[in-house]
Amino acid sequence: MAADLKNFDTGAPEGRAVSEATLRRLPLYHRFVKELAQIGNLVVSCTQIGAALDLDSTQVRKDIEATGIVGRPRVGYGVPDLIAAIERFLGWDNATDAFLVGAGHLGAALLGYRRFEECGLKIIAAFDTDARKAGTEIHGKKILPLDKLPDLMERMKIRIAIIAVPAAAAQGVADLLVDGGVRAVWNFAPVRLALPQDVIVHNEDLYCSLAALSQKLKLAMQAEVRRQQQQQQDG
Amino acid sequence: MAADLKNFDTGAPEGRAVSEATLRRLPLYHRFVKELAQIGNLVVSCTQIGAALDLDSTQVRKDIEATGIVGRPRVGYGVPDLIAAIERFLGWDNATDAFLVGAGHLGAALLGYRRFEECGLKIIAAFDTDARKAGTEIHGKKILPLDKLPDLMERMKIRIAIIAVPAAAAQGVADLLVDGGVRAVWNFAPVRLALPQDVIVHNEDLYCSLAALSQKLKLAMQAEVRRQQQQQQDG
DNA sequence: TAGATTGTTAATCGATTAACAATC
DNA sequence: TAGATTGTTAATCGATTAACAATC
Repeated sequence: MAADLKNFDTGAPEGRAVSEATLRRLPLYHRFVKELAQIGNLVVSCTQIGAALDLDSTQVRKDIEATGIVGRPRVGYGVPDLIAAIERFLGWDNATDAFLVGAGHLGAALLGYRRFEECGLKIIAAFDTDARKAGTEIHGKKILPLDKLPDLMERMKIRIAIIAVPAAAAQGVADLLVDGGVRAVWNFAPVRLALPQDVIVHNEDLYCSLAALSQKLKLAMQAEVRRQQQQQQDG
Repeated sequence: MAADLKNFDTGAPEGRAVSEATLRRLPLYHRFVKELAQIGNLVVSCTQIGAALDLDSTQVRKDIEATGIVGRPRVGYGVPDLIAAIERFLGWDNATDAFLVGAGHLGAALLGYRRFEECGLKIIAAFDTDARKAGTEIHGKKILPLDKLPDLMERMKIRIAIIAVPAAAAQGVADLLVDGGVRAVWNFAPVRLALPQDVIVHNEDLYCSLAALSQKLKLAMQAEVRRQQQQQQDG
């Protein structure tokens, strides 16, 4: 059991907790710097990253600092070093096996994100209650009946799971996953799951995202109306 | 043109900008309170909402305050009033017609979110470059060839669009949408789009979300290893 | 009335931004 | 050297949390 976990212990000191905002920006830097690597750039500065992503360069530097990498004044960071540092910090340097539950359109879409494997997430199988789907494959990944999940989870020591089932089914799936010893859940169902405190959850609730967009659009439209009314008065 | 926009101008004073965090929590309250409405509850307090969603009741109150609703001490808020206040504040009270671009698995999944219409977003058509998809329907929504988008967008005065195409195609689609006069873009492609400043963008970048989950899992695993090593020393 | 809850103001906390020294 | 950039410390800003008066 301890041997099974040892590859998580890099011995490195970069285990500090860091703000969610920083964690969400690091993949942007990672992506941009990987593009630089492809065109052969060897170094990159925070100024450059900030300009490319329309972010303050000080913020970029603070974020990058969190990965523990040390740069060189006047030069910047080595491109391969920075890529490695971000990957190591995020835990993307060795992929964790994951199960996906729910092989509908959303589940199928998630199976199609090939880069997930480069980002520490290796989906090795998907599950669905629909017996007709069992045995088929999507994007080269096997779809299995849900009742095989408990046994397989135990045997394969799965620690991370993605829930892509309808809202009404999500809690039941979550319970199954908890029984199987899940440690982290990426939940795409629009419900708040009841889970033990030590299980990490990340909710991808599109209604919450939509709210932000909706309100901003509403404000913009109201402002536009006011502008037009002003013009009518003036004209 | 002005007449076309007038339903956005409610005349109400609830046009204040509010933090993204608040905007993302309001849909949770909305969902919970709608459930209460269904079982016939007439009033609800922040304490109750906070307990149900595992949030601080003061925070719930502050968020709800932003909607402009006035509650009654000792009682709480009227359930229908609160639902209406949240919907009005978010602009969910009258749905905006939207186009979806990209009818792959992800696009199909998004067409299946029936509740979007109750949340101010009415997807009226989807577009795809794949000629074989044109003319078909997914979840009752027509799939049209992408080259029809500019004309239709103009004619239907579409202001909001969802991008669900591969990363490489996203900027091209975005340009097309901007030409068509788009005001808000919900971008599911993992790229940062170059858009005019006055176009509202909301990026649903799963790699950014994954980073947060990955790092938390990594930290939890490291902590577990340390615990086990400690136990071995002790034992 | 007593007590729960809202509304509002103040305190705390943390993230972002600014300033500046160190370095190559 | 001059100047750009990192590393680090301080200032600012805003969100969360706490405190408390008002109210029914």
